[in-house]
Amino acid sequence: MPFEEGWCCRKRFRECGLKWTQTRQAIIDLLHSKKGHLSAEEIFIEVKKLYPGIGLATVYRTLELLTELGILRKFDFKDGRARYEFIAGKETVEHYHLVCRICGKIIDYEVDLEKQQDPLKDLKNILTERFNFSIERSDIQFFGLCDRCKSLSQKD
Amino acid sequence: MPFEEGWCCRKRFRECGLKWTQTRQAIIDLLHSKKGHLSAEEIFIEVKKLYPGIGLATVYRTLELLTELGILRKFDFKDGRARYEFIAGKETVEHYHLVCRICGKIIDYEVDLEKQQDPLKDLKNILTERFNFSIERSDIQFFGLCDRCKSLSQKD
DNA sequence: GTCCGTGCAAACGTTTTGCATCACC
DNA sequence: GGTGATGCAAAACGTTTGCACGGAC
Repeated sequence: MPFEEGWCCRKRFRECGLKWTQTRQAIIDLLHSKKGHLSAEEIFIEVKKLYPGIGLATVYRTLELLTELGILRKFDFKDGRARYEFIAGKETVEHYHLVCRICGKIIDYEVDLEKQQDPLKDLKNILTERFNFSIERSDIQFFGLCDRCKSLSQKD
Repeated sequence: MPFEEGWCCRKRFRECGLKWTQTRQAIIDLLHSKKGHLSAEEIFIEVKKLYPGIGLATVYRTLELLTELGILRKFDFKDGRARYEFIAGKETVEHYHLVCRICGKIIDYEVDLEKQQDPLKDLKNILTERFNFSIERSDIQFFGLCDRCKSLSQKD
């Protein structure tokens, strides 16, 4: 069993009038088990190992579909390609990224707004009141130097 | 005089061994006066009115150069094209964007960290300590509904 | 059997690059 | 005059789309 198959949405698909297919499940399984930030190409290569016939277009179409369904989320780390993460069941979780500008390493930091206090509460309140803008989603990245690259650069 | 010509970096260019050219100055002037979030294509069209001979490649090369020099900053609002803003002289200013998911309107909110308190201070401290990560730059966008689109959608 | 999903290839839009020419220094 | 900047065209890149076939229901 190549991927952990813990997360099934066959029922959900049926309810939406969508067909459950092996490629769709394979993409979900991959992202659910990897918990990484994979690009379409990386997903394509990985799923191809199981289903050699799969096409890149199917991967893109599936990723778009799953993003619309709220199962995945699309991120942009400014390297010219979109990245996808499994987010279903984490609707109350806000997700920040630390991106190292040297090695590209991505560190995740999650805050569950149901359990923890929202670190951006004050800022969001200011923005909501000032502009009468309803914030639905935050997209927050911090760029800088990771632990390792910082100590390496200090040696020079 | 089509663009406000208040910001000159001829000297700065010389110091870096770069040549000062009319197209470069025109792009700087445009972004300095417009204060918007212009794409390369939009900049190209605008500068073409003054210098009809300019090529799109030059615009891209100039934008990259000015971004490296810290005169401009490149933003991504997820519409498939990069946008540029003039930021020179605003090194202590943090800049948040509110992007309306319906009309695409972009609202700017600036915080001068020298004069005002950093709204993200606590979060940044947590991240810095926890991961020993040096934050150099924040990239913060909020997506949602602007005032106008909110009231329009409530009528339906 | 009926659709929806798929693979393939071609198209797309933005951005980058190669190269000969041009203009700043 | 030398070197970096430019314009043009072509290429590159990630992504999307058209179309005929195949598989889920």
